[in-house]
Amino acid sequence: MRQEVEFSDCMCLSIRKASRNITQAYNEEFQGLGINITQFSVLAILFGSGKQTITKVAHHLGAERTTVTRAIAILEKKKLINIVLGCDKRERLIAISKKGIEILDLARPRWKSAQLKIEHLLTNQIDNLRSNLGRLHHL
Amino acid sequence: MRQEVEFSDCMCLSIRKASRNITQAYNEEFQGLGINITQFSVLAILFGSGKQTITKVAHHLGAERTTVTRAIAILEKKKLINIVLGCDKRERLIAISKKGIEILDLARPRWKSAQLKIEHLLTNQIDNLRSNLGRLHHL
DNA sequence: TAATATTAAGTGTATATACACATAATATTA
DNA sequence: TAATATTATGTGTATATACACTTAATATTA
Repeated sequence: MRQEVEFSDCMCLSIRKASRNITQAYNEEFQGLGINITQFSVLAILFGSGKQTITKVAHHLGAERTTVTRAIAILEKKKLINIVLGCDKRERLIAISKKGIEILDLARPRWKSAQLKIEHLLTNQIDNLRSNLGRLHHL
Repeated sequence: MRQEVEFSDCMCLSIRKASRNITQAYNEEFQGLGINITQFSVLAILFGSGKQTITKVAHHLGAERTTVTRAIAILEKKKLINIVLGCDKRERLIAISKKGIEILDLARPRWKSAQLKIEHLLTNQIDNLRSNLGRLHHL
């Protein structure tokens, strides 16, 4: 009998499904707030690490630069960030705006709530999971 | 001192990053094949579970129906599936085509290779991880 | 049977993601 | 300094994702 491929165990399928589910869980907490978890992530990084280039934000997020470029455009439209040219004229320096900080303040408890839900669901396994997800950066 | 929010531990950020990394790892294995891991998933389900509606494919994948609708359109353009109307005229029944089966055969070892890479990276933890990702369906 | 509810699916829109390519500014080197 | 390489960014395109809304077909019920 030939070797069967166990497609049902596909790690890619599993993690993408989980990623969609988790993203939706966070976004449900963010209902009516005017931002989603993606936008929250960017604002949180700008708040925590200060004014910086798009490339650096992308590094912080572990995301593709051009993905962040599009996210930044959305945040700019919402007036949640300020953008200024750097001394190096190639750079655009992104900073969280006053309005951005206000929304971030409103969003934090919602983020915390979503985070706790996930952690409760993964009781006792959360550190292992984090560690496992962390290892995947080396791919 | 006030309670700090540990944004760096955001599970949503972690899993989405991991999801992107894993997806890219699979897609690298699929280089030059003409399909990506998403398309492979759909073909594998059609091959394994036979002709079925878009809604059922979506359930199998744990994905949003309209997401699958767009994926089906891509597979149709590539002639990797056949679509026929059901007796119930609302339904469109999707089946993998001859060409689809051929590509699926070529893709399987590549999928397996990517799968093994991930599993090696997660040695001893793979079952825990799977179990954890599985729990997230309840969100 | 006629009215109503449910179901299967598509479309519009917004955002997320990736990659190829282009451009301008800066840095390096011959 | 002039030529070349590198860097920061944007844009085009394709696909992935989610949600609201629409339509057509079928099922249910009054």
